Amino acid sequence: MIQKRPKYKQIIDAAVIAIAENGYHQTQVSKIAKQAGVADGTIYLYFKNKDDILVSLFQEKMGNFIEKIEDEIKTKQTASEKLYFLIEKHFSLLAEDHHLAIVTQLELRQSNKELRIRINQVLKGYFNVLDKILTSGKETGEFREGLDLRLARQMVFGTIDEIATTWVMNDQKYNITEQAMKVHELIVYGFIHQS
Amino acid sequence: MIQKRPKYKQIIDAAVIAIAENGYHQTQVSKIAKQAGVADGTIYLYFKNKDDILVSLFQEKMGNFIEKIEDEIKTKQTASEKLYFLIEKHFSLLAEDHHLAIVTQLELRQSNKELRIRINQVLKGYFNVLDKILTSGKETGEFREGLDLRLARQMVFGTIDEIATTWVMNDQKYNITEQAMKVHELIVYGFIHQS
Amino acid sequence: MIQKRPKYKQIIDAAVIAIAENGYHQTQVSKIAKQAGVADGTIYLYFKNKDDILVSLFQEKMGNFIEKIEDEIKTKQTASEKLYFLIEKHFSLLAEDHHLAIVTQLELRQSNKELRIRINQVLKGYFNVLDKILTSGKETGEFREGLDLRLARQMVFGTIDEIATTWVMNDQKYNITEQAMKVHELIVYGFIHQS
Amino acid sequence: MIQKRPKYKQIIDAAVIAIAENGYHQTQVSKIAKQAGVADGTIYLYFKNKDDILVSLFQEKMGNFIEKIEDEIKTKQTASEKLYFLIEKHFSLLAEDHHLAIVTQLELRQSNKELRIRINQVLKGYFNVLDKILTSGKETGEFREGLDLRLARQMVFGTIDEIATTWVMNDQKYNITEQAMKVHELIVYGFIHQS
DNA sequence: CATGAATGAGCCTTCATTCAT
DNA sequence: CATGAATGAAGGCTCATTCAT
Repeated sequence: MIQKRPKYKQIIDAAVIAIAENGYHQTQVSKIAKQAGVADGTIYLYFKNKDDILVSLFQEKMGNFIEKIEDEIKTKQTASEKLYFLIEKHFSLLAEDHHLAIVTQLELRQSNKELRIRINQVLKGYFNVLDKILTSGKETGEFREGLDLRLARQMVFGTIDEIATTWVMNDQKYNITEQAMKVHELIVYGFIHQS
Repeated sequence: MIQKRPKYKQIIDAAVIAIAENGYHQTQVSKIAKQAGVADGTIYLYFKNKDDILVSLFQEKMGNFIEKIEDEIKTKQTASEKLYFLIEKHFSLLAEDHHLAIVTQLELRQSNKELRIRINQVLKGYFNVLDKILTSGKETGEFREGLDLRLARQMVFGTIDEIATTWVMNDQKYNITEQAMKVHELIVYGFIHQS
Repeated sequence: MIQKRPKYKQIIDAAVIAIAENGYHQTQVSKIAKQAGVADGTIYLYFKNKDDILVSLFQEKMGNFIEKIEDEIKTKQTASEKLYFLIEKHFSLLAEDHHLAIVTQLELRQSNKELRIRINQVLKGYFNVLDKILTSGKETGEFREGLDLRLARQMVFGTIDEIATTWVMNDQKYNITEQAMKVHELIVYGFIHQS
Repeated sequence: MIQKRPKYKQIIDAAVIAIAENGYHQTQVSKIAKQAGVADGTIYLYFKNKDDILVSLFQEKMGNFIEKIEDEIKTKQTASEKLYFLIEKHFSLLAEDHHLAIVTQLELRQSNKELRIRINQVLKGYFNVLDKILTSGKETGEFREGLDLRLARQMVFGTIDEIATTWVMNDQKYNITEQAMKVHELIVYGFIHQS
């Protein structure tokens, strides 16, 4: 099959590398173009502006991830298993793409309010998956009835995100995927339960 | 008593307001100067550069907060109480200063790697407080023995931070301080325990 | 034939005029751009920075002059004739370009050490021509054997330069080219010889 | 005797050092003040502005030199002797004050037109001395009758100046005072005469 | 006379974006 | 579709100078 919009992906991938290696504000559009092997102007045939590259990149990578997760998660039985699976896959995604991890955890944050709104649009898909897991957990009785959906969702995402960011800031020195089990345990059982 | 470094605090406070209202990158140094009622050049008598204002602001505000917390927390008996106190005070801090909340949760993130390292220096104080609480909880048996200090700390901070950020992005429409109890419960008991 | 690097020369010529009329420090880059009929940013496609314009200008104008002189001087027989030719042409160069004279004799001096080193690189070509003339004069016996090459070269250049500078500072009121004969005589015969 | 205007000289001397070591444009007024051990504002009690320091410095140092020369030169008999004495003393002045040499030969040139006019005022004294020597030489028959006073004066000054500048730019590596004899010879006898 | 904190005018340079080819 | 030369807006920072003490 012929690649759809080959230059689009080419530019996205170039942007991930360039931004990860130089930082968003230090990455000129011309640098991305060079890395992608296209002319500066070509970028603007595929993206509205520089910010759009950053968002599109996130949409592409994180969107794909969410879709995949949503599919695969159906094979898991319990809400707890689903949650573990999500955590593990999220960490794996970052661990497998060194550059993406930097862009996602550090560079993406350097965006203005407008950008962050579009980024949150993408995250909505992630939050939906989480909500489904939590709701199903409540329905089956795995999770307690009174569990506040919004707070729980924010706890899960906030925890995963913070752990990932710290890991990236420590130059990804340790194996983050290995921690999925303990993180899952911490979220589900809190500080008290003896596991 | 004569105010210590009145211009310094004057500029910090002006910066909080200006940056909260316009965004960091949209806030020219001259705008901060105007808001502070000083000349542009005066800024540079107290701060190395524009970025330094942002970090100093955080050092000043968050540093003070951490010191105060550290003191007050000693009056609390159990680790659980201490943790609740921290969460409640953190939310209160943001709820009480509309502008600071925006700067802390949104604008501060738009900083490059170097800045973030200095910000993390400040957060170390926060993390130390958290570690002390967690350790004391483990010692008294309130928290389980196997609790991973680092992960637990990251969970607490990640959760608080994410909840605060979402609240700010929703224009601080609801009362965040009220949620302290439920957040505390969620962290300590996880998804399962019936409280 | 298509002009080679038309914008480059365009900017150089604009810079000569603008700097001559306003002085180097009073000539903003935007002023040069306007004079050249290009955008400010275009300057930086051809020059590293403002200082680079000044040096490049000198390289271009003086470099061309030296090359031309080197060629034409070969047609002259004696060292004395060659020397006269050089002096006369040097004065002519300045007399024919009012603006260039100002820039060369006055504005170019307002440069820092780094710049002056690059300027001296260009002058090396000039000094080489001088050295060749002096050496040939010594070989043919026109000039005395004991003549110190370095000092003689510095005397010739220093004399020409000082006379040119004074002429420029006096608003180029008199005809400098006419003086070539007497200057040549002074240099070759000194204060004593009756010519 | 109580020093007259001790701070004035203090600042002048500080300026010579600071400017020699950092370059004129890199020497902030505050740097001169610090070097002089006075407050920034004090500078302006003695000098109109920054440029005025540079000119005053030159007036002080070169003015003194010219006065001294004018006196001492009277003891010399012939015009040639007088000229030699001048050259030798000029070189000595620079050789004896490393910093002054840099300021005089390099930094002083980085001045705008207005400054240079005031500098030339000081040099008029120098030129007068030269003119007297040359005129007397012509009267006694030492120098040829047709000698153009203005050109001869410019040749002497241009030669000395160029030799001094080159010496400074070469980091004053060799002994310049030693060259006085050969320079004198070159000026008086030109390229031809066998000395 | 002396201080030094405060002033504020001024400009080089970058770089996202455009558009003629 | 693709190019890349040209554009031009925009602002952080310096530092000579002032003046209240």
